[in-house]
Amino acid sequence: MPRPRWSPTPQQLMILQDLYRKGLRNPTSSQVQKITTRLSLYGKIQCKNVFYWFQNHKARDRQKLRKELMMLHKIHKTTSDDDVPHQFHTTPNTNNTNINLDYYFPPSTFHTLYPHSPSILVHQGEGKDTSSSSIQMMNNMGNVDFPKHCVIENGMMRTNVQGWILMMTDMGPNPIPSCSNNKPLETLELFPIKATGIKE
Amino acid sequence: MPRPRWSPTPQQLMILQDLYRKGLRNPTSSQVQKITTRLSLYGKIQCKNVFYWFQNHKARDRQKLRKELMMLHKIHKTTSDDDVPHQFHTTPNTNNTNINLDYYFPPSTFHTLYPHSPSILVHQGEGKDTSSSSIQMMNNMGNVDFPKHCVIENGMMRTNVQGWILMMTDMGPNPIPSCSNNKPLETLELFPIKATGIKE
DNA sequence: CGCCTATGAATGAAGG
DNA sequence: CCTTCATTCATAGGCG
Repeated sequence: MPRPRWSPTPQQLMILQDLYRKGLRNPTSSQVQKITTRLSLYGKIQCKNVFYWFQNHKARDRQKLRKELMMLHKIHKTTSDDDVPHQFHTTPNTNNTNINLDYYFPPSTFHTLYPHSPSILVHQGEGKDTSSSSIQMMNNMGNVDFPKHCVIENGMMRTNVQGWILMMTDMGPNPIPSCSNNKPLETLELFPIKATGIKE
Repeated sequence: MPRPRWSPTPQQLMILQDLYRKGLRNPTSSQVQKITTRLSLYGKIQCKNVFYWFQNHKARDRQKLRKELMMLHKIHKTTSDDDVPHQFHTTPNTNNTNINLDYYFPPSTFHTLYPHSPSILVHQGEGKDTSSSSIQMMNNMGNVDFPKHCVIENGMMRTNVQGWILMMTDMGPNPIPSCSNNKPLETLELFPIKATGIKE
């Protein structure tokens, strides 16, 4: 019966990878259509397959890069596993509950691992501890929350991607209006304003 | 060359299972790291191993339950014996020792187990609601091919993503010059008639 | 040994 | 974009 889910043929994959290698990341819809048309020569395929492929590939590619970058930081910081002091005081917000691994995994003793039931930690709900994880996130943290590589103007943001207008409806605190430089924000991001991300 | 895949040591496995039993399903990145660090005491291990372990364990736990439930339905229906699109030849092992999916957790831990809870998805400086866009009903004409969250209207397509609205204007050459964000590659010819010597 | 199952790893497809 | 789920690929280990 029909394949429940698309799987790229070697030919298709090669083309996709080549496009990606050439720099294509967020294909416009017309680009997606063109690609789809082209790839359909090598097997059944839909636009959404192409769309998702780029999305996933980019995400997982970036994850890899972040991982590597973090490794460098790791070397620089030397064991940042227990650099977070327990912040049990000042915890008014009970929304953000978690299994406290600091507690679950005390620095040295194994005995204390199983003394109680669920080890719960309530910590401040600021930042973006969304209590979720993914392979894309699992190797990094300390990311700043606000948009990257984007320009804001008139309370809206957009890029000049051909055929697409990217508007930001979720305005963050960033008031930066400039839009003339090429990649200024990237350097800023290397130094997060606030050391968030690391929780617990 | 083929790097042998990770296999948990008994110690590691026990800890993982215990965490799972305690309700941990989608560990955050920092949780994954802590776990990894802890487990590394008992053998070589990487973050992704921990991540995949939880993903797989959860998925297969759920999968098993799903099959069982379906079995019950099967008994109840008796008609078409081939309406099941999956591979079900592997159902002998009913050694479901402790698949208590009806975990009961102290109220304070609930959100950890069900990360979809929106209360903990706090973004800094967030104020707008992106879903307020009035264009919802999909007038899906031709391009049913695209992902669902893409809505087409007036010859434009937009897709709602968190905090952003991506509008696609399929209008030939880009008339919008300002705010060059230096993303030239987005506009490259996808399938040039003649081999272009690498641009960009 | 070859088959089979359990499970680590990967990725397509969505949801938010 | 980020996170999660479902499905599939790949392989180590158990069995006849």
